[in-house]
This record gives sequence, C-alpha cells and structure tokens, in this order.
Amino acid sequence: MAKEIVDDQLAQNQLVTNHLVENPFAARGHDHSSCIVSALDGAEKRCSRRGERLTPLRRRVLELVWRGHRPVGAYDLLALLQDERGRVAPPTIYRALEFLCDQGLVHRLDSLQAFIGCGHPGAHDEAHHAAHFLICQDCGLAVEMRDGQLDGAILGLAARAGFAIADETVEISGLCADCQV
Amino acid sequence: MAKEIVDDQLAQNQLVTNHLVENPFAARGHDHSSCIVSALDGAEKRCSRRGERLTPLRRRVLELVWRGHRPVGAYDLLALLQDERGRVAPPTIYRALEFLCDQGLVHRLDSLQAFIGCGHPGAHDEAHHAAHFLICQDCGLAVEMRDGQLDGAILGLAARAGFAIADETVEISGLCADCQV
DNA sequence: TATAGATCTGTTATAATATAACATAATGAA
DNA sequence: TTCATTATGTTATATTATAACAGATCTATA
Repeated sequence: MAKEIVDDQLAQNQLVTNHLVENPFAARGHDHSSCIVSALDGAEKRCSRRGERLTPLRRRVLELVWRGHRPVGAYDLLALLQDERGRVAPPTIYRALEFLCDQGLVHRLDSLQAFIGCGHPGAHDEAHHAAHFLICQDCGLAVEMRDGQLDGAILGLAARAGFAIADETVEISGLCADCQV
Repeated sequence: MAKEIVDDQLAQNQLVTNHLVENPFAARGHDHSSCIVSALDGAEKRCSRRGERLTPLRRRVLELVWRGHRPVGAYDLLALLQDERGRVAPPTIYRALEFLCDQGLVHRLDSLQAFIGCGHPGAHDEAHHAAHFLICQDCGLAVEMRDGQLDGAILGLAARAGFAIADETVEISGLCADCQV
C-alpha cells in the first residue's frame, strides 16, 4: 500500500527500516499513509497480545490522532468525530484516549494539554522506557526521542535521591532545525 | 528572624548554608518560616534589581505559594486570598502568578496544573538553568533539582538534533524515599 | 505639584479542558 | 441463553484559564 511511493526528500533524509516515521523533523513530506497503517496495525497486534479490545471507536480515535505528527487537542478530535457521527459528547473521546494512553499507543503532552500517537510502538514493554519529547513551537511537530544519556541521567538522579519513578514528563519546546531562521 | 530555631532533624539532614531549604525531602520538619522569609526577601531584591514591581498583591500571592513545598492550584490560592479579601476573581490570581513566573520566582508544574515557589532563586540568571522536578505522589512534596548530567543530556540531544531549546518541562513523579514502604 | 502615560487591579463574562454519574448496548464466558 | 462484564451514550457539571473593558494607582517629568 503506497510502499513504492518514497519521495526524494524522504530517501535523502532517512533509512526506511520501518514504515512508522520516528523522526518527522528529518522526514518532511514523507508518505504519511504508511505511518497510519503501521500505527493501526501495531495497535491491533499489541491489543490482541494483551487481551485488550481495540474497538471501532478506539481504532478510529487512534487513526484521527495519527492524522499527523502534531499533538491534537481532545476537543479537536471531538470535532472530527462529530463530523462523521453527529452528536458525540466529550466522555466518548476522553474514554478512548484514556484507553489508548493505558495501552501505550498514545501519549498526553502535559505542556500542551494535547495528545500524540506513540512514536515507539513496543518500546514500552522494555525495562525502562518513558516518553520524552522535542516539540517545535513553530511547525508544531513533536518527536518522541530515545536517548540513553537522558534515560541514564534521570535514573541516576532518582537513584541518588532514593526516589522510585512512576511517571516521567519530559517535554522540550523550542525551534527545530528547519524552523530556525 | 527565627534564625536560631534550627530543629534537630534539620541539623542532621542538611548543611544550613541558606535559609531557603532546597531539598525538602531531606529536611522534613524544618523551620519553614525561614523559607518564607528568605523567598520573599529574595523576591524583593530580584524585582528591585530588575526594575519590576513586587506589589502587595503579588507579594502576598508569592507568600501563599510559599506556605509549603507542595504545588498549589490557582483556585486554591484564590480561595486563600478570598478568605482575607472577600470577592476576588480568577484573573487577580492568574495575573499575579504570571508575573511571578515571568520573574522566575514561581514555576508552573504542567503535569499537575499547579504552582510552586522557585527553589533556586537567582539560578535563572545563569547561562542555562531550567527547572526540573521530583514530585512525590504520596506526600505531595515537589523538589526542584539541579543535575549537571541531566542538563548535559538535554543540551546534548538538542544540539545533535539542531534543536534550539526555549522551554523545558521535566517533571518526574513517583515516591520519595520516605514514602516507600 | 499637576498631569499624562503607563501599569496594575477590579469586574463581568466566557472559553477550554476534563470528569461524575447513571442509562443503555454490546460482548464474552459459563 | 443467560449473566456478568465491559463499552458506549447522555446529561450535567467541575476545573482551569483568559478576554475585554473600566477604574485606580504609580511614575516620570513639565
């Protein structure tokens, strides 16, 4: 499905090892339909492996979250869903988002009060994986990063303080390379 | 003012180099009035140095924020202010908080939608200082930490991505040493 | 010291985000 | 098939935050 359509920019900028683009900053103009397909596919597998139900509603909300690599507000998603289904009330969206966050398929960006598809499907099964983001204030792209030094620094300082980590909010905002004049 | 009142626990747990307790996890039962005095005093100095006006309202809001080392919601502050002044509307609090945040005297914790006094007065004048927190989900204490490795990891990954940092939200939640069974 | 511009505060109204509580429907296990 | 569980629909409301404008206070300077 559109597997052959890899545009010049994409070919220049990244190795295509996975159809879910992990660094949208470096892959502008990529074939995003692959991201969506890959995200939904991974979600199906993840849920069935865990014995959880990715219902049509939840699947559709995930698909809407994956319309791009930009965080989306709950009420934006609500409006999109209302376009297709008429009256939909906030709890419908919030419950779907809660499920998707619980499954590690979506993350909430506290600094923006918005949601984004998880860029590292499966990584949350690992011993220590927390979501850390770079968020461009100009183009709006948010990239989930994996950085051993950052993980190490956080684990180290927590250990020294005798602190047991339950949850990490790490959101670095600024300008991505392309958006700096 | 209460400079002599240093209780046993405080004496055991930390060197008193500064009357503003920087690590409340390690200084339970400390003489908190020193923290308040020190925070207000520092705020006066900082504002006058910068030509900003720490009005009675702003000063009082800062004092209320400093009632403890726990994040406080804007509407909690509003209620406290209403107790002393009768009708007070939300913009009164939000404007004061905005000023205090702008001056680096208060931080907003995005993961809690709450505010806390800056634990490192003056540090924000340095080249790179961002507020990073450990937040105990049990006792509610939030500690602003300074960690060179963490700073380095963040600067390093941003540099490698060509990303220009404007703002950092780093909030690690979990259980502090005392609150783990 | 009078006054004009700027800043701060008061006030009303409302926006944006999120959840509680309960009713109905769909699902899956026995 | 029936019951228990889980998911969704629906109504109402809570919580956090801001817009817009009026009135008060401060500060610099004529």
